[in-house]
Amino acid sequence: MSQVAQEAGVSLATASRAINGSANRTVRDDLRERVLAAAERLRYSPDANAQAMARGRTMSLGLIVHDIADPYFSSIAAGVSQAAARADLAMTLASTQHDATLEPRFVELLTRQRARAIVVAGGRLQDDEANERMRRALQDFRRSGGSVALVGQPLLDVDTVVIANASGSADLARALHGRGYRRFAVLAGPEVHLTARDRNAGFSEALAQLGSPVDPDLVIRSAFTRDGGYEAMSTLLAAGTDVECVFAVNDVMAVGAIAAARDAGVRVPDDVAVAGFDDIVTLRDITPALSTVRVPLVDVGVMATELALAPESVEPRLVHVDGSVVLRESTPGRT
Amino acid sequence: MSQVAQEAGVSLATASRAINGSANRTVRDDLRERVLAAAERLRYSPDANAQAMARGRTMSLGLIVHDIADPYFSSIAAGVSQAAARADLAMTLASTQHDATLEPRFVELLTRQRARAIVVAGGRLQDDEANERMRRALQDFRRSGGSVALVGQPLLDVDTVVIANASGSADLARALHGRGYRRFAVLAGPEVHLTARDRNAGFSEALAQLGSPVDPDLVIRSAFTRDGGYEAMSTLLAAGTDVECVFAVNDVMAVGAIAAARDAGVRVPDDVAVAGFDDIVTLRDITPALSTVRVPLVDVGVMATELALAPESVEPRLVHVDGSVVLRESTPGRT
DNA sequence: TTGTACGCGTTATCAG
DNA sequence: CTGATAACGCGTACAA
Repeated sequence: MSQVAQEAGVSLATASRAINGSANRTVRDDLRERVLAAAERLRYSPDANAQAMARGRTMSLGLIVHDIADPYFSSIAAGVSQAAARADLAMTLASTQHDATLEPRFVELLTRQRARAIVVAGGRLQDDEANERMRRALQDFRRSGGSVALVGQPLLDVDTVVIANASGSADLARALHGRGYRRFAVLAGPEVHLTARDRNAGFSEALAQLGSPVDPDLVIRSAFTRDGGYEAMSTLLAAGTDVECVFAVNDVMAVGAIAAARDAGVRVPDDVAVAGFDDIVTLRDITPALSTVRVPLVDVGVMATELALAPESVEPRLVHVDGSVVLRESTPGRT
Repeated sequence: MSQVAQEAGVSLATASRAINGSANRTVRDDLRERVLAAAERLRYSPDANAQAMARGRTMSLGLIVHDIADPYFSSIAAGVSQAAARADLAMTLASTQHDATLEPRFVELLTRQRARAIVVAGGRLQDDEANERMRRALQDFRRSGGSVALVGQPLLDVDTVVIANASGSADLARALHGRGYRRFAVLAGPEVHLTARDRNAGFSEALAQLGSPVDPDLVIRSAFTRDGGYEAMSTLLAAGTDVECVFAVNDVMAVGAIAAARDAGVRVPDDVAVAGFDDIVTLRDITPALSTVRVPLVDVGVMATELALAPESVEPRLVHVDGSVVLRESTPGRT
């Protein structure tokens, strides 16, 4: 930049003000033009790191997800990316590949980068030690001047977008009950996974209230993934129990479950109905069309980003996002 | 950091060397321990921006994609993320939302950030002006010390991972021909989209060589998206032509096409067969299972990253990645 | 092995 | 409105 100043015949200060503006200083038009022309000629590119240091704040935002290849997270990432761009922030993306110990590590990384804000997506686990480590890492980040928003369970004392997992699956349960289903099974995901747990609990409790409690033997645990769904469904079918409707705690698992049914020669929905959760866009065209609970994931990403970027508040804020039941062919009405 | 030095009773230089190592300087063990303890006590966190400035290089890598919510790109992003993490680099993700004018903008952003390297994913368009702008932006970035790798067509004078689109779809054409199909239609995507064009061309040329040329009227143009596939298939079906097999130039379009067929009361594959390209993981469980050309997208992301990070070469390097035909139920053998 | 002092590129303060 | 100069936090020649 000193070269630019020299080329334009002005001081560094003036060049700086001409190029990157300044609070209430202004530059005479002819000088500004000269500087800009010189910058263009020299292909000058301001150094964001130096600006960050001088200004004391960066223009970047961090996003931490479990797995960016998972459509759930990539949808949220799309929302975050969009909102970040609108706020003129670059997005640093960290994907933990489901390794929870990496989460606080990434928070530390973003702390070193002096990111403006961090958005953490992905449900918490029931692991007090891990949560505590994460809480501390986030607190250190905030102490260093950054702000934070979470998508998931409001456990870490920060602003959180809370998806109504329990009430969404309760709504789904009632809708399915309304279609005449009585004997349910649940592909419940991992015991320690709080999102999975909330969805399972909401579903089961609603059914219990309706007088059709889920047989505990028909609550199958497995991974929160497509393969987990496949495996759990296989287990269920192998047991040979007579089930009318299977609820998988997310769409990806539901898809795995449908695949398992097909491979076992069991027809969906004729022999067994299947429902999921999330309404993943990429999966809207599967056959049979999947009944599910729609969660506006892109909006969730946007909201989380806006929450993180909003002026600090003393009390952690909570934003609740409801899901809406979408019934499709995978759970036809029983006649 | 000066506080840490003071707390430990050493100079700034010693503190720096103790904390972040140094080329061939070493620090006495007891001093190092004192410094590290002081750093811990004061919750010291090195400022990556300041380090970047002092060292003259950052620890971050940029990735530019068209749409992070698209499984094609999120798979590549997963690979890039993984390779970047292995190289101890943070990943800055930019999603253009299909706005080509944003691409060079993001390159400029990453230039300002002084990113080590940039990976650009997403096929080029036939738009000389846009390509030229992008080429210039990338050259400026390289002149500023960064390296670049592209996924797509080798048009921008930089290292490129080239996906064998033409030969992959030619292989697919031959395989489908071998299964007895003769009357084909192609959902060809946008005319200016080079990836779409290569796939269409490879497919059509192979068929022509086999003596079953595709009727030009049955090459339908539409967007490179699910909705584009739906629309093109609807058009095709409305025309009422008798087609045995439809090739959509990507899986997402193929899924749209299958949906359109279903909505039109046309059965897949009984009435018409459908094939795609990419073998998107999330779509492996759709019904009927989709015949396609498998592209190892995660690996492509890894390779592009490694290419970008490899020592500079004068000549742009090209890495070719082949796809492999996967025939499934959507294109059964004709008896 | 340790400490001193300068430079990295920019903004902000303060004096002209 | 403009210019000189001191920060910002760190790495590293150079000197001790």
